[in-house]
Amino acid sequence: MDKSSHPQNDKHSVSLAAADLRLYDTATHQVTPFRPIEEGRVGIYVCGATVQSSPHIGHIRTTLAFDLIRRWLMRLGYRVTLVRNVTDIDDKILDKAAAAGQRWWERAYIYEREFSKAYDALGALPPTYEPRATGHITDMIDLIQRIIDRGHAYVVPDTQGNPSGNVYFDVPSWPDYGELTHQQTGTQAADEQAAIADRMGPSVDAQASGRNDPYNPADPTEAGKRDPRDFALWKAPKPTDPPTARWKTPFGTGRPGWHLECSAMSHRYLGADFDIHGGGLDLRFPHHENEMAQSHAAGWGFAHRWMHTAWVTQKGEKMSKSLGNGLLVDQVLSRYPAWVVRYALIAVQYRSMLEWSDQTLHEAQGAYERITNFIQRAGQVCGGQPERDMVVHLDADHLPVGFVQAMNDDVNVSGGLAAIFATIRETNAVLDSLESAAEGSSPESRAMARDSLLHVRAMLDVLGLDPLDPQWTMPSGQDDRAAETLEALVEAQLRDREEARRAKDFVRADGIRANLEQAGVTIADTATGSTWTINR
RNA sequence: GGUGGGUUAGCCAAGCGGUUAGGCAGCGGCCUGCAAAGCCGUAUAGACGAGUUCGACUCUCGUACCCACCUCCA
Repeated sequence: MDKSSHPQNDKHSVSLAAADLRLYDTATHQVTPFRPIEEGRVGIYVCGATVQSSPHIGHIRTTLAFDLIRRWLMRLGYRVTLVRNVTDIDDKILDKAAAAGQRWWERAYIYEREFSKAYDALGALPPTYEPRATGHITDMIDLIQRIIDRGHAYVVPDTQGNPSGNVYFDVPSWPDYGELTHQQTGTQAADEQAAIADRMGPSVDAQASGRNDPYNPADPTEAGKRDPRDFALWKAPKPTDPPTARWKTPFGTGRPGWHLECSAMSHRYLGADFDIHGGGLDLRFPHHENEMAQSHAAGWGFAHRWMHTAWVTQKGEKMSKSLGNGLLVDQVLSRYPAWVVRYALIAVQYRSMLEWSDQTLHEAQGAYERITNFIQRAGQVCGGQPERDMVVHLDADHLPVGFVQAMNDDVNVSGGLAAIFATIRETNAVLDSLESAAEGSSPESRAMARDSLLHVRAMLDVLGLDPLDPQWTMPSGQDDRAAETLEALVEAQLRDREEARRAKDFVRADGIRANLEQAGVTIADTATGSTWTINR
């Protein structure tokens, strides 16, 4: 990392709790203490989307998992640099764009925007940098040259003996290959075994696409590979590749290999060594194994820790496009508020499979109501909400211990939520007593409730779920004046109902309540008066 | 076949070698004009077999079943 651009003289302090953070590392299969390379700073590279079609909730789960890790690191006092790339050129984009009559960059940009919209809607903080593969061709060329110079890659010549555009990583030259996943592939024995596995039972994806998958063709350009395990750093164009998808390089004309992109971009923004490399579980092999090999072969330390997120499943099986269409982000968001969807997607630790069903959403909806009821009630009893600034800046050392311990234990969200609900339950009991007690009779209890309210909102904010975060309270397109009008109308109804209740005219009172309910406004009577919320 | 992950009550999901996880749903109370919200109490666990131990859901070994990666994949 370029130290000159990161002056160390700022008085930014890391919390004491940061010393107890433990995270899993895919490479060692262990949860180990986290120590950043550079004191007070953390660099994270997460593999982003290949923007070839619309995002589904599985994509977003991974994004939110790393958003959570990032938010916790920030709460611990770290300055976090999070890089999430966009793969905006690859076989599928080229082929699907051609099939749809689009230019390939047009298609890539359409879906890049869809992903961005989904990330924003679900409250993922924008990455520090969001590089596109096509913007880093020169970095890739430099990296390839570096690997060639070190004797770990080779250019395949064409029939005239000129560079063909195909450059492969020379796996046999790199004895450490396999250090991330220990998978053997491409060897004769492994090929035979894979063939056996194929016969025994193809995967869902394989069933869906069949053996003639146009996006996974048997690649004729692979001639010239010296070893079956060798993988492409740079690819000669296929005859169908448009002229705009070809770049001239010293190794011939072509386009980047997928694995190489991430090695080049992570180095550009995070340097030769960085703290965490993340992505979905399916990227471990071959993508991350290959990244690791080529970056190490380039002489870089590369990622010091690997973290991978598990699947969103339905009935126990990995979500994929072939399973149905109810899982696109847009479709889920048309049925449930974004807060609820975010909750559902982060309520389980990132390494656990997340079973997605109506009950998942139903429970998340229930959590929303319990949490917002508490926040509203506590605010009412305590004479107002804490400033959002206080919520955001309450550091980890001032959060409830159970929450901190859970989050420090490899981001155990379930434990963190348990701590939140425990605080809510305890404080609700205090609120019960405060509401029934005489005014000003329990200053200690009131102070306790006020602290708890702040704690609950701060813990929720770590999860990106403070309901009073402008992210959730100011949905795009909401009209302030319409809201004022609505408030005036509802308040008038409530005054009528209160009058009826005093007169013991419960038929009229309940009628007003029923009408409001039908209009989507739920009434709750408390000791201090009736409150209302809009239920969507 | 290789490499990993998993199996906890009706459902989702944690920690822990002996002492309440938490949530949803259920049951019984309290509160309330009635609701809602909230609080209190409460039942149902640890795939199967063996071993270690005073004691195992938690450690060890084995068995069964499930899932994923090994091909583009979050």
